[in-house]
Amino acid sequence: MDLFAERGFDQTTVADIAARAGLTERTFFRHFTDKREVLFYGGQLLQEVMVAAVAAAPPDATPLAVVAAAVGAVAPAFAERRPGALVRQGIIEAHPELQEREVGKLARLAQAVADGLRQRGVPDPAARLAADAGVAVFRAAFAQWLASADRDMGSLIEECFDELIALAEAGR
Amino acid sequence: MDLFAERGFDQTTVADIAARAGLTERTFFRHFTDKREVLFYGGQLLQEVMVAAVAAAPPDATPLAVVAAAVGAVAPAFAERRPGALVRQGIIEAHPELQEREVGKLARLAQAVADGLRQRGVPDPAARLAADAGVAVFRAAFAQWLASADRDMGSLIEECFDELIALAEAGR
DNA sequence: AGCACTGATGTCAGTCACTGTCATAACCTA
DNA sequence: TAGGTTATGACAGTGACTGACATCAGTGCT
Repeated sequence: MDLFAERGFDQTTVADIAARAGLTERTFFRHFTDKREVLFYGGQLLQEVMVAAVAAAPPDATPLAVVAAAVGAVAPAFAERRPGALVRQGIIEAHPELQEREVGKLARLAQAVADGLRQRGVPDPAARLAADAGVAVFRAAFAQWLASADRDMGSLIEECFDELIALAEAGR
Repeated sequence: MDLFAERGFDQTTVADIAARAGLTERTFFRHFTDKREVLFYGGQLLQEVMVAAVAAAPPDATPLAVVAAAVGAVAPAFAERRPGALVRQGIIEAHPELQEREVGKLARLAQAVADGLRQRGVPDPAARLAADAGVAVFRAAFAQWLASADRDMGSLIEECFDELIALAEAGR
């Protein structure tokens, strides 16, 4: 992360990273599947929390309510993390390949949530749509959270959910 | 595409592709930024059509209505394309790196649609949410279109939009 | 015809991400 | 202490991708 911030992503070779960490290039690739993966390490935790929340939601809950609970469940993990998240986002936004990885992770997350919904009996395409809607809300809330200082991720998520529902109710 | 279908994506080198095309490897990279890009050639057309539809929508249209019009505008492009789309999807689904590229393209598409909405005066986070919702509908409809023979992309998109609105109205 | 300009291609050398394989050292357990 | 497991190093190799320069066909101008 330090190296990426110092010289930029492509100006940093894996050999550089390994050297800075006092390891071999080969060892780096035993810990990270990818050079990009450095920036997304720990993202799996997000998915696990959300999937668990989907499974733990009350049986009679509406699909969107389940998804809202799942997205809300990850909000606490963002407290106090804004400074680090800002530099990370700065690096990602400067590199399309990194944005690809990011949305790829979110797509896998949506996939997992959709699977969880299907296990609760929600049929397609509703399961897929609800999961994708949840990820959309997460992305919108995350963007707001980065843009505005001192706003709570939890309340931003709630607001974005309300906004989405308002959009839908305005109809087409 | 033939080579990918024959031996698979990673078993096909760029040198193979260039040879089959009667060209040099270097020339390949002058036409495609990437080895993956072969599978996504022409995807920009989708984005152009949708952005144009966003700009062309009536001024008083609701954000979601604008997005629905935009997504609906690309439906005709799918007629008669199912056979090719099926082999393409088969290749993509077998390779996470290709799925990443696919969702990356969709993310850029959503970004462009959101920009179009903002130019129409739709504020954030509504613009972002509506655009992402549109992409979610597209994805769901596309999946159904691939799964079921002889269904029209246009009507699938409409159904998925209705489904999304129903989900939202069921509330949270 | 002769000339300049442009664009597409070839050639070649180079960098770097990533992988397979084997050796080695640290460690844990019976 | 012996034997197995795990983390690391060493090393060679593949293949995607890039930069620099040469070549050549076409096009317009004189």
